[in-house]
Amino acid sequence: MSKFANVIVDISHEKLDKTFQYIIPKELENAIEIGMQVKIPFGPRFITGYVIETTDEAEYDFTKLKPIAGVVQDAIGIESQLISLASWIKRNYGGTFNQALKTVIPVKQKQNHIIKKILVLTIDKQYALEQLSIFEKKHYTAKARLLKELIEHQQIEQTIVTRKLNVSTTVIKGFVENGFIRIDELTTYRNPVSKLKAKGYNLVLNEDQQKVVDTIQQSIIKDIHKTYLLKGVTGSGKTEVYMELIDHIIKKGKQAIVLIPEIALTYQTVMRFYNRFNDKVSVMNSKLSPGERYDQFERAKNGDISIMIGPRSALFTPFNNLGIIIIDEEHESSYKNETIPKYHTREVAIYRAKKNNAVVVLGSATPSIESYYKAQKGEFKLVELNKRVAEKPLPTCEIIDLRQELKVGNRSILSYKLQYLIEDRLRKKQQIMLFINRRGLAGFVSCRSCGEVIKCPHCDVSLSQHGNGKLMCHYCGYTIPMPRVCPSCSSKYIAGFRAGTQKIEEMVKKRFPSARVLRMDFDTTRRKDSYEKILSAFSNQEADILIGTQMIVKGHDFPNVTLVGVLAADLSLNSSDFRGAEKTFQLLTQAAGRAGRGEELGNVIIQTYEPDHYAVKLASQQNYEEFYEKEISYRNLMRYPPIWNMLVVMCSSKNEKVSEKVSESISNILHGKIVGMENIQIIGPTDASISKINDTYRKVIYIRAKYYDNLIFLKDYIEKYARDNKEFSRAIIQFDFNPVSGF
DNA sequence: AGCACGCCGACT
DNA sequence: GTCGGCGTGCTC
Repeated sequence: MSKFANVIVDISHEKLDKTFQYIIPKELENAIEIGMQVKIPFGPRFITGYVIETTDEAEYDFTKLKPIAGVVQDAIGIESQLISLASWIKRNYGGTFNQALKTVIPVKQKQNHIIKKILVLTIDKQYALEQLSIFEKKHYTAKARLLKELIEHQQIEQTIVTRKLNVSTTVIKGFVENGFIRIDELTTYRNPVSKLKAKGYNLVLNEDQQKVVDTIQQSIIKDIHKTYLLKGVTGSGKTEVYMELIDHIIKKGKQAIVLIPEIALTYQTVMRFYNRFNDKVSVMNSKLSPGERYDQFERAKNGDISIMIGPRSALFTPFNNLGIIIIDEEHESSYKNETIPKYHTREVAIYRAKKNNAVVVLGSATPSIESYYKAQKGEFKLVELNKRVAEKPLPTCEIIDLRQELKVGNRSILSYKLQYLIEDRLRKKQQIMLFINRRGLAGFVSCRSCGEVIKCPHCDVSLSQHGNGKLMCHYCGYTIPMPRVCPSCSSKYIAGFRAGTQKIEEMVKKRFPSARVLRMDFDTTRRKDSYEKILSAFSNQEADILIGTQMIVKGHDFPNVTLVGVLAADLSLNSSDFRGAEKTFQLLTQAAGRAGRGEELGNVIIQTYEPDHYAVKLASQQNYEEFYEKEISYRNLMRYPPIWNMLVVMCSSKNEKVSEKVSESISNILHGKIVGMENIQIIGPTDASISKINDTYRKVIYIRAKYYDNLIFLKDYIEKYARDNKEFSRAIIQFDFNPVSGF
């Protein structure tokens, strides 16, 4: 039993955004748990706070510590649940407590924007003027300032009073006591989907779907926590299954969270849920203002809604009787948080569900290797939907060897076969999607004379060519006009190398002048709603060809698309990323799934320099199981996740020497620490794959271990060491467990 | 956030 | 001197 408790004070103010330590009295020793609400002495008074951590050592001057006064009994509320979730996140993924708390309760710091305190004058003008003259006579300057303003405006926001008028709360309190003013609190709620009109629905599940529902139903009926992996080919009707399960959950008086990658969170998707569940549904996305987000969470807490749909962060919706968490497209890398704490949504969801006896359903056509591995081991239960709804056949898929194309003299980015098929589809008035992998295709600029590549002065990456003749850094936004001559050798033979989406658009337009072409990438979707606009334009057949990156292959149905071309399939294969093959396989499978969603049969062309790579080959055959077998044996051989676990320790500093020194000493400390430990391995330090971003130098150390707990142990040790040793304070140390990208 | 402390101008 | 407004800083 721990002796001390770290408590966060239950007041929403930035100044109090830290923990205070208290002694746990003997009689409460067994009662104190993380997340629990407690009564504590705070200065001269008593307030309530939340226990976020318990320790055995005092981290503060022991003589100044006070004991916890008592626990607030009925407080197993949602706040407590979320705080203990934050605690778990901190433990498993590193970072500070505040960082963990902020990811779980994004509400706290923004609260004052929503609850507006308004001071209203409650005495008549005559009396007010009398008082004003008294204050002025007595030189009560602050009181006079405030009263004068109130006479003029009748009511003023408290923040304006304290900031602009420079009147402290002491004065305001005095006014309230004298009965001069009243404080009104203003709260506003908005529902982002309320504008939509529900159309109703009619739905009959097919046999396969019903079977899946029945299986998962068993856990729902018994209220037992279990994780299901729903593997369903594209177009097999996973969403209908989700909705049926949610329906059961709601009928039990419980709530549901549906997680969807931001990129697939479109109007159509939301509408499907809205049609069925009406205003029980709410949606979150990154476009909501912090205030609107807060509103949505408030509504969830009050029981106004029962279903929350959204990306990653919707997982923390404060439902207090959560029954199911659905993670659609569970293999998506966006489920990994890219800022500290670098948690994985899937893992946190499973933990939260376990605490609530809730069911988790992971859905994907191409499950992550992690999840499928767990399903194989029996940790998850695998359920499958193998047939496309209405029994539509899968498209035929052909691999084109680009080396062969070059041999027969085709220097175009489009193979002869693809060109032929495009012509054919244009003639038939059917639509075409051309997909390129952005990675490595950003279109950097180099000199053909001396080979110089134009790089960002702040980051260790090359600049990319953008529209209107500019070069831009994708990491820090640094932009320069396209130089006319090589900055190194002054040669004028300087040009963009390889093709980005823009370049391909130009080439396609040149080759097929009559075709109407739409392009979708980072540039064209920057404006709000433009993403939906482009997709709906294409879906209304206002264009024949859609060219784009990743984003065009994620979950959109275009029935008239009968040809999908993948222009360079292997670009994500040759990165340092151990997940390269997995990502390639997933992307190709998804892209292929876009063809032939309507009446007509579809064709898929995959162009590649590595036609024999198993990821490319098996994706073209839509053979997930064999891909999994190959991939898992590779991971096993290399001791990569999910067989072993991996921790990346990144050490960064504006000063290159500091990052080198600190990473060296961390490595040394680690080596000392693992003596006698088995199944563990330390690699590095080395440069991160991007060794400099925004003038910050980045070094990494990789630790591979069979057991996750060993990695947590090492993380805790480094964190503690960094706190206790000044030499480390000049560098930033962060952790990434089982990374998904960019290390 | 809310409370005590202490500074400084105004007055018995 | 002392009374009281008003800003400041601290709370384990």
